[in-house]
Amino acid sequence: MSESHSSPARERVLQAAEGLFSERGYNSVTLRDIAEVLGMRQASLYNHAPGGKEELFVEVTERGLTRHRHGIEEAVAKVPVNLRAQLRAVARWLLSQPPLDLVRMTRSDMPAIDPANAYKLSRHAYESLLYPVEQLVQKAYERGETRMVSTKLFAGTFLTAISATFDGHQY
Amino acid sequence: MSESHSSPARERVLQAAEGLFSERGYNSVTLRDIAEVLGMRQASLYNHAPGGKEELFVEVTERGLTRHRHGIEEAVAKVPVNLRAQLRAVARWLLSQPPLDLVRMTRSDMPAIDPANAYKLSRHAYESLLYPVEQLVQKAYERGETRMVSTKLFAGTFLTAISATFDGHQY
DNA sequence: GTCTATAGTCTGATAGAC
DNA sequence: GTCTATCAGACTATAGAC
Repeated sequence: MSESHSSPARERVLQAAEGLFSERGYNSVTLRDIAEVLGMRQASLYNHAPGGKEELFVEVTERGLTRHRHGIEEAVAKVPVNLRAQLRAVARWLLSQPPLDLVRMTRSDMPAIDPANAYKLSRHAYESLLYPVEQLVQKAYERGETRMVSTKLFAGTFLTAISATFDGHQY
Repeated sequence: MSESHSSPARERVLQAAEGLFSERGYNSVTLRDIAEVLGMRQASLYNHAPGGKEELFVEVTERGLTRHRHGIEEAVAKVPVNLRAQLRAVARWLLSQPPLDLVRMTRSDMPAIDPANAYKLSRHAYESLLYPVEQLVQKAYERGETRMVSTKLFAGTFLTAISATFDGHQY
């Protein structure tokens, strides 16, 4: 387990790291990139993240996943018990957050880190994102609202599609 | 422009490179990774890809995009003039190919390469993937089949969602 | 066309001054 | 808590033997 008491300075480091990692992925972000955003030198990061790059990545990724879990729960709670309304609420939440790329995480980030960390993060991503969406669909099916078959497939494509509302239109 | 005459050996290199790059992205694949798949040494790759890593990445990415353009055209041509059938055909084609990750390409791969190459590839991706799907939706709208508004948004989320049919279920 | 060897660069991480 | 300095390792790329 890592540092629990967050100084404001440490908090800035975590936010900068999360922004860059979630945008470009583990291998495409260097500690110098993060330090540059903060206007400090790479070595200074070790005061706030003594565990180094991988531990920093794991920590901010877990933080982000936990935040998503709560954000989704609250967003759904504020809305009528209706699949379309619930999915809209989840989409709104996701779009209000730093970009999420489950596909890149699975295919590119996870293979680059320690397998034990990869397992932990994958599991966390399932519990915080995929499972909650699956449950919405499953419950809607039980209410007779939908004829959906594969809740797993739907949750994956839904989350991916939403998070990909595609900033990239500079063609 | 790069080599046009493809020896069988060169073709093996291109296929190995495309497989790895499309799976993990530009920064997460080293020339040693590619060489290892082929059972050769990193330096030997330069016989078949004298331009180095970035030129190799650009070349195989363009090849893949061109192949997608033709694959989509042919898949759509074999199917009734009907949006649902056409999209199903596109989805089938995409799922038969090496994984495509437009989001990772835009956010992670493009910033890592020469801006001129990034522009060229982004443009190519639009012409080969996004535009064709946009056109399908646009034509369907003109036939009165759908009430869709933003064809651009739909094309992006559709392509991303399909390509993300999520191998990653090892939770 | 493959190899070994190596130059030059970048990256993560550590040590120590202030 | 930030800096400079530095190291070891990995990377791309080149040179040259076979």
